[in-house]
Amino acid sequence: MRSGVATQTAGSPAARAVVPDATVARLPVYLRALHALAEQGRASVSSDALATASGVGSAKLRKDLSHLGSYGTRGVGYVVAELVEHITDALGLGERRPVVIVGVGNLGHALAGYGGFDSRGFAVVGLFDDDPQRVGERIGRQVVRPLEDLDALVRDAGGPIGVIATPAQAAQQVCDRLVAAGVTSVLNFAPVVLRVPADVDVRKVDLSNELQILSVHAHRRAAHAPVEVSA
Amino acid sequence: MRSGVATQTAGSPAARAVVPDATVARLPVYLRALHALAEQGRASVSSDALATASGVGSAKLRKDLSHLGSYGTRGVGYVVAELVEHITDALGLGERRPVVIVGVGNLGHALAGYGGFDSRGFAVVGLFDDDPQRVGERIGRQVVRPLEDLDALVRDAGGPIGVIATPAQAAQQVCDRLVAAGVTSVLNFAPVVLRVPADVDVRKVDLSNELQILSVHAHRRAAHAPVEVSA
DNA sequence: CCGACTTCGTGCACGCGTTCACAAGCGCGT
DNA sequence: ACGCGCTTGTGAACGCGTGCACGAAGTCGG
Repeated sequence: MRSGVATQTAGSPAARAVVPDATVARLPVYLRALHALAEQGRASVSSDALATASGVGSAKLRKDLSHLGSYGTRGVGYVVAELVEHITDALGLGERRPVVIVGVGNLGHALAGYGGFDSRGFAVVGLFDDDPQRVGERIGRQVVRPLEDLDALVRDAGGPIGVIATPAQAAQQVCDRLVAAGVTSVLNFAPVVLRVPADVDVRKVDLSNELQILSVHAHRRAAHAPVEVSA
Repeated sequence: MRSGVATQTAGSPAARAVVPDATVARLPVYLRALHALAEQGRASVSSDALATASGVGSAKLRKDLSHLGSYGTRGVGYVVAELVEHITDALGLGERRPVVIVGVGNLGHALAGYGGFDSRGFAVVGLFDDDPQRVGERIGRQVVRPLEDLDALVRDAGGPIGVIATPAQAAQQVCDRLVAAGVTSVLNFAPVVLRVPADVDVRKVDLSNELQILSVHAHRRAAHAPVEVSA
């Protein structure tokens, strides 16, 4: 299936020309804050208010929004609904994006049952595991399938995002299989560095890494300032 | 996050004076690669080999390691065991660091059962949930406790790292409670921006955010290069 | 003992991202 | 209609991180 969406949104050609990665990484945060504001009934927001809600500086937020050809009104702020629309568009979430999850262990199970996907523009279209005991299990509105079905479903879904939640030892093999089937975006929870072709995008989430980074800061704090704050 | 206050000349040697945050974020990756090499029986590694295994450039790796003192041998490389020791030390993982997990839903359950903590220098010392039905449940070698016990255990553990795996609506409240009890490092899985005092360090892991970032790249790829070479 | 090879450590330049500060633009009250 | 205040959008300076390229240092073979 060829992507007809390429020229569909011709309304703002220069807008999506270049959006810095650092900005892209913050857009989801803004989007979430905007959704929260929308549910509170707010119709418009100032950059300062939105920045505070997102935990960033107001100048940074304005520059970020300017990168995607922002529609803000001077003297007033941003129209919430409008901004939601533009960010959603910039994120490529105009239509629901399919996701397949491989590995239905502890983490995969949690991911499959996580409600945040559906409400954020994603649709889990497949769960896979190579353990025959797990195949057939029903999680959410999906049934765990054997790895043999992976190729067909990936092609059928038209380039879904692949989520790897397998043990470390199986991750590379699963990744290769996903890539071979046509996946070009991978979210990896396994604690390994995946080797992929240059045209495949991988993001890694490693729980231990995050804890270790926190540990450094905690250690620094403890070393430099022996907790004798107040008595 | 008081990252700007890095100019302290404490009693510690110059080695741990200043380690850039970007470097700190990569140290766990190196450490994992080193552990893998150690298990393969490798006694020493060149920067190039370790860099490849870690998915970074060799120059970057050498510079990173230089920030925590030069412990490499020219013409040979780094002694694996020695480097593991130094990185572990730099990460403040000389002794096992306690972790408490609040929220034992899907994700919290997965985290509590995750074996990666124990093997990486962390010890889960407490699981908490405010759902009476969950209290008393046994996960791994811990039992789920009520939130009332949180203060006492946090003080007893001596400033553990707090992991928040609650629904979004409860996250801020739980965070406040952790901070009040003395926690200064928080790993947040809830999709909210936590408000904390300046001396508390928060890292956020948001599954939806990661997917949305991937979505952008996938969308760009689809828009720019519809790979349809066949006629 | 010496030369050649290997690999670390690092000075330097480049580019990206962040931050400040201000001019331009818009609405509102008078 | 007109100025006044508020907020956006952005130009410019700053700082950090990255990558290159090379000197320094240590090992191995002759």
